[in-house]
Amino acid sequence: MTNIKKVSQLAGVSTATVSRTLKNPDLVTPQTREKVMKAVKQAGYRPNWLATSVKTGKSNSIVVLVPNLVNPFFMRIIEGIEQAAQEQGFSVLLGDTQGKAEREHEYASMVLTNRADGLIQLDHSFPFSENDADLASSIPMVSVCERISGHPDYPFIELDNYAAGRALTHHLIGYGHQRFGVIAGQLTSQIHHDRLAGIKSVLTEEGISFDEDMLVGGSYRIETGIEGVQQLLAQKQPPTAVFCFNDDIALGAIHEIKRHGLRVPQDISVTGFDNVRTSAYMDPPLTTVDQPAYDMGRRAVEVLSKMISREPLTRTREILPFSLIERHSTGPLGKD
Amino acid sequence: MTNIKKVSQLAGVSTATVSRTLKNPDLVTPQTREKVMKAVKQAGYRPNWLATSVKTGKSNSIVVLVPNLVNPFFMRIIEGIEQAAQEQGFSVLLGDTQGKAEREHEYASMVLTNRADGLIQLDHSFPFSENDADLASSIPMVSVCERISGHPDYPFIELDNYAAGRALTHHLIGYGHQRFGVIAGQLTSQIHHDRLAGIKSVLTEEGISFDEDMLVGGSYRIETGIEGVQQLLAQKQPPTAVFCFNDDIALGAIHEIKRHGLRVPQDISVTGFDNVRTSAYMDPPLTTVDQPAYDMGRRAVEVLSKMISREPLTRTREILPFSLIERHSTGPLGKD
DNA sequence: AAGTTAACTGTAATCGATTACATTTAACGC
DNA sequence: GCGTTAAATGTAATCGATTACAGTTAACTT
Repeated sequence: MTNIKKVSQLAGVSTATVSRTLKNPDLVTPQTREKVMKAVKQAGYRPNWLATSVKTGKSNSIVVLVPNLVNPFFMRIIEGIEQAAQEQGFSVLLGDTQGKAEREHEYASMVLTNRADGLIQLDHSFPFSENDADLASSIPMVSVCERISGHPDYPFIELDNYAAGRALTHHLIGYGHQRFGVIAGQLTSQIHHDRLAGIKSVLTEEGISFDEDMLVGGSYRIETGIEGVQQLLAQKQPPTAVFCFNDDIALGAIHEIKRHGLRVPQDISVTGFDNVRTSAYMDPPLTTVDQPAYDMGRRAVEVLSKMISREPLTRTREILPFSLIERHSTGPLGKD
Repeated sequence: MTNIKKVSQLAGVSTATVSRTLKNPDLVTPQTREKVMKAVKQAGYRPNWLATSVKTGKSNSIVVLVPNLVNPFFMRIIEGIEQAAQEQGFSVLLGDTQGKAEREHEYASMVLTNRADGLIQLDHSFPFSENDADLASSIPMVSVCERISGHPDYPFIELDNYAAGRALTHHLIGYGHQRFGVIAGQLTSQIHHDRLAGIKSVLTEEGISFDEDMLVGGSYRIETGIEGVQQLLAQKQPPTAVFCFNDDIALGAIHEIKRHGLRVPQDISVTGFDNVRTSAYMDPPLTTVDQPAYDMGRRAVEVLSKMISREPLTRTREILPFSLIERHSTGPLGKD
């Protein structure tokens, strides 16, 4: 269509001058600048981004691998990513992996084909496969909310899940609870281990035992909360307080507890994780751990951006602070 | 790094042969094919996507303009878009507009600079500005869930909002309701007009009057539901049934109604719109209109894909069917 | 006024592919 | 065995920019 050549002819200058006028106006005299700009306007010229990119070797795009788009927590992170990326001149390619390694792999290879300059991983199942183990070190990538065990050089942004587990436990013990249940998401993930370890550490300190039967779950879905409660209530000694490892699980759990004719928190206390925007409007409003999702996204882009431009990183791992949001899904037992 | 030239040297053939082997294997003999593939593997060669794109003039990307990422309904649409795009070989660029015209404009211009081949609009504030009025016709774009008034040639995928409004109204009238309130989202949008017109048409048919004071709202947020209920309850004759124009508003509305010590649905019935995944687990479970969000996303890509490849469209406007999901946030008045 | 230098602009190579066209090789018919 | 045709491969132009290098012009020095 309208390419730089056409504009250069219209302005009566060389293509080099047009390019300079647009990218580095100081290099041309005001007169030619004006001439060129007039031609640009007249032709409705816009530089072809593909051509620029192929020449510079930078696509100025980053790809985000996310297991599930319909999760407000992830989306909040992505808002942060999007905003920061925009500010730094990157565009964001969406990679909905649906938790499938094959798709992760496909999206990750975008970096190898110059379609993207770097990658942000919100999923946790990297390395994608055995023979890609070297990928992690060769392409710019950052993991958010999940560090990758066995990949020591791989930067990540995450929460202090261990401390959050401890805080939640202290909170519930403060209400006098002694029997705890856990409904977890992905059991193989690092955050799961950290949170559970945090919980157990406090229980040990307080001399409270934790039966492994009290740990159920398997995915971060509402249905997991429902099934989890069913399993926990089927125990001989059901828990009086249940840790849910995200707010969706908590929503399902509370729903199912109420369906059993029990009350939250008078019969069972429930905690969530993430503090999604609906959690304050649940019935009862959910006690949960707030993660600074938006900032996590922003930080990830900042780190990734540095990796892409090969600037040295001051630190490759960042643990962000959480805050415990105490609402009304937790409380002392039995108190009407 | 490893470009096609290096591979061609390694294999002892020309770059043309390498290109053909990868793109059109039938054009080379099995022997050379083997030679080339071996060199490709050995060099770890992957074609530079930017170079391919600049040559073919196709970026194989589409950009999606979405006003708000933390909205499960939009995200469900985007899941459909992502899935269909992937199948058709497109990648999805995320354009979080935050409802700002300036950002919409910026993202839309990606199509003009060959960064994307087409655009899917989930927002409704197109045309972006006066002098871009011609944009709509010159670049491939599709609107989902909102048709653009005054742009007759602009394809869209949407719901039969008018009929949905009617269905909801019949449902509530069936429970004996006579005084209705509406908490709407964006008041200037076309879907708002359609839904409202549907509601009013039934009311007129049934001889029920609708006071414009009963229409409140302004945005698709939980807080709108809260404020909306406050305004409606402040009326001399508060409504006994409230239409909320999305599920988030309904969540806020129910929360606020309960906070006033009133019960849903015994004192006030509430309906939502969209059927987001949490709506079944609200307390009470929400009566709402299911939109086939995933399919809407898929259809949008199919239409856009045809526009991009300049195939003729069989029809430019598509009205998808809804279904009324009757749950427990609606019911007869007073019945305990 | 001639020489030196700086500022500006143009020419052409380049990025990494694809592909029209030219050339070589093989296959086949008679 | 030679001509015709088809198949395979190579050469080089091309996509639309950017930029090293060269060339031109202007400005300044003495």
